[in-house]
Amino acid sequence: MLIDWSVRELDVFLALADTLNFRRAAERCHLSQPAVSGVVTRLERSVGSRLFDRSTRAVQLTAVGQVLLDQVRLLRRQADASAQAVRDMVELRAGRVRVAALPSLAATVVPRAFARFAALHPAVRLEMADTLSGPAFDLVRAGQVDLALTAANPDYADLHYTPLVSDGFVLLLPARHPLAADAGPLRWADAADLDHISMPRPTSVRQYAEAALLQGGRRFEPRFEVEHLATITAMVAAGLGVAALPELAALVAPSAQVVQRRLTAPDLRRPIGLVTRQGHGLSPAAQAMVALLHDEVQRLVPPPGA
Amino acid sequence: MLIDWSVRELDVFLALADTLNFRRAAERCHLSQPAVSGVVTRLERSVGSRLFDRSTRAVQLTAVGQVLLDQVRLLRRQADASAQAVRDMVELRAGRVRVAALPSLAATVVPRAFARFAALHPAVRLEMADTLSGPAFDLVRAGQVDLALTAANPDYADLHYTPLVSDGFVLLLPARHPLAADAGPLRWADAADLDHISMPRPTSVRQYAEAALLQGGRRFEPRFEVEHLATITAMVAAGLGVAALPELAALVAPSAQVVQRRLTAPDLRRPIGLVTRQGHGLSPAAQAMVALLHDEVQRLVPPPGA
DNA sequence: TTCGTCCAATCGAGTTTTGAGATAAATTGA
DNA sequence: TCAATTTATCTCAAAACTCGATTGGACGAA
Repeated sequence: MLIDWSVRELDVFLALADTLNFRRAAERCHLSQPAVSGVVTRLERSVGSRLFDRSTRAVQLTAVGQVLLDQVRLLRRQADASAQAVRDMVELRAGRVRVAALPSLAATVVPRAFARFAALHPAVRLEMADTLSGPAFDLVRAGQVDLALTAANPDYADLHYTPLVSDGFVLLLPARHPLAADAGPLRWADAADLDHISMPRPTSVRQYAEAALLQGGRRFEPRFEVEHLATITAMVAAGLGVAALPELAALVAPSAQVVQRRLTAPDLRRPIGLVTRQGHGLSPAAQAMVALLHDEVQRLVPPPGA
Repeated sequence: MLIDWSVRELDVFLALADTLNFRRAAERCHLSQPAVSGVVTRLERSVGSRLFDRSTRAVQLTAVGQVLLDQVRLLRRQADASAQAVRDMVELRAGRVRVAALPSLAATVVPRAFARFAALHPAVRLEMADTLSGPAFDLVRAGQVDLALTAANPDYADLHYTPLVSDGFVLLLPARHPLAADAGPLRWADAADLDHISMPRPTSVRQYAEAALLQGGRRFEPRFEVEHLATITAMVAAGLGVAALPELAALVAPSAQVVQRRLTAPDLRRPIGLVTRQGHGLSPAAQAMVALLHDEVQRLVPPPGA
C-alpha cells in the first residue's frame, strides 16, 4: 500500500466519484476512457482495496472509496491553497522586499521606486534601511536585506555588484554668492578656498571631495561637519558656506536659496550600483524592485551622454 | 504555472530542501543525482521561478522555494494523514459493519461472531438489527445494513445470496414427556398430534413446520402462538407443549428441562445464507465479518456430513 | 426471445516521460 | 597548478502513458 499518486490521478478519481461514469469522467479530464480505467486500477492496487463497485451499467463508490473521496477532497483543497500561495509569491501578490540605501539614495531614488512599486504590487511589503555603505554590506551578507543601493566600494568582494549610474558632483552655493551668478561648470580648484560644509569621514561625500582636491594638490578641510544632507542644504541656504555633493545628494532637499554648479576638472564620478549576495537569486518581488530602481536612477541622473 | 506534480517529486524537493545537496538527496530518494536535477528543473519550470540557488559548492532555497517548502510540508502532512485514514479503513482499524439477522441467528451465531470480531478489530463499530427476513431485505436494499443473515427466500431476486448452511429441525420436548425418554430421531408425523408451540405466520419457524406436516397430509395448528423463541423454550420447559424448531433457534435459550430430538421424514432443512446488495462490494470490515459468521455458523451447526 | 445500444475492460501500437551512466564545467582547497 | 567535489548536460534504454479499436456484458425495445 504505497502512496504515489499525482494530482492528475486525484482529479481523475474526483471526476469519476462525481460523475460515476467512466466516459464522462474521461471527457471532463480530457482523457480517453481507457486512461480513466487505468488510473482507477492503479489507484485501487495502490490502496489495496476496490474504490468503485462497477458493472457495465452502474458505478458506485465503495466504503473505502468514500473515505478516500473525503480525504482527496481535503487534499485537493490544500493543494489549491498551496499553489495559490506560491503563485502569489511568484506573481508579486505577496512577499517582501528589503532595501538598504545610502542616505542620498534613500531620500531620492528609493522613495520614488517604492511609490511606483506599491502602486503596482500593493500586497508586497517594503522595507528600507538608510545606512552608509559599510553597514549596508553587512546587512546584505547577513541576508537582512535583499539588496543594497550604494556607491561602489572594494569591501564587497564577496558580494555581487551591478553598476547602475555614475553621478557627477555639483557645488551648492548660496543664491547670493558671487559664484552663483554664473551657471556653467566650475573647476574643483575654484572651490578649494571656500568655506565648505561636508559630512564626517567614512561617508562617500567626504571621501570624494578629499580625493578631488588631492588631485589638485590641495587638502580638503571643511569649515562645518554635519551628519545629514538636509542640514547641509539648509546651511548653504543660510549662507554659511558651500558644499560639494554628488548630484543625487543635492536632490535630497532642494531649496530656492541654493544654486548648483557642476564641478569638473577632475570630472569625478561616484559609481552607484546594486549589491546583492553572491549565489542568491532575487525573489520575483526583488527583481521587480531592481527594475524600478534602475529606471528611477536613470530618470534622476541621466547618464552623461543623454 | 501548472500544478501537476506527484508525491515522488515532492519528496525529492523535500529531501533536497533538507539536505541542500543533490547527491545526498538522490541517495535518500533512491535515485541518481541527474534524476534529482531533472525533478528540480521540471518543478521550477512548472512553478515559473527558481526554487534553489545553486552552484557547484552551495545549494540554498530561494524565497519562492521557502514558500513552496512550507506549503509542501503542510501538504505532505495532510497526505500522510489521508493515507493513514484510508489504511485504517482497509486494515480494519476503522469503519463500521451493520448486520441484520433473523432472531434465531441474532441470538446465537451473530453475538459469537461479533465478540470475536471486536477482539480482533476493536476500532470497528458493530451494529445489529434482529428482524424477520422481509425487513432484513429492505434494510439491505436501502443500504442500511451491509449484510443480512437470513433463511433463503425468493423475495431477494435483486439481491446477492451466498448460502452458508442448512440447519435441520428438532423437536423440543419437556424433559418429563414420554417421547423424551428416547434420544433418536423422530418423524414429523410422530409429532403431528402433540400440542405445539410456534410463532406467528410470516416466520420461517412456522412456515417450515406447516410445510413439513403438509407433506404427510396433515395441517399444522399450534396450540400456542408466541412472538419470541425464548418464550417457546420456557413454555416447553413448563410442560405446556412441544415445539418444532430449526436447530439454531433451539440454541437460543437452552434449558435443562427441555429435551431435543431430531425431526426427520421429511428431513426438512432451512437454508441459511448471507444477503448483500448486488454490485456492491463489501467493505474490508464486512468481509472480515462474513468470514467470522461463516466460521461460527459451521461451528454451531456442523453440516450433515460432519 | 432477439436485436440494438451503452458501458467498462482489454489489447496493441505509438509517443512521451523518466532514469541511469558517462561526461563536462565550475569551484574550492592544497 | 592540481585534486576533489558538486551540479548540469547529454545520450540511450526502459518504463509509463495515451489512444483507437475491440471485446464482453447488461439492459431495454421490438
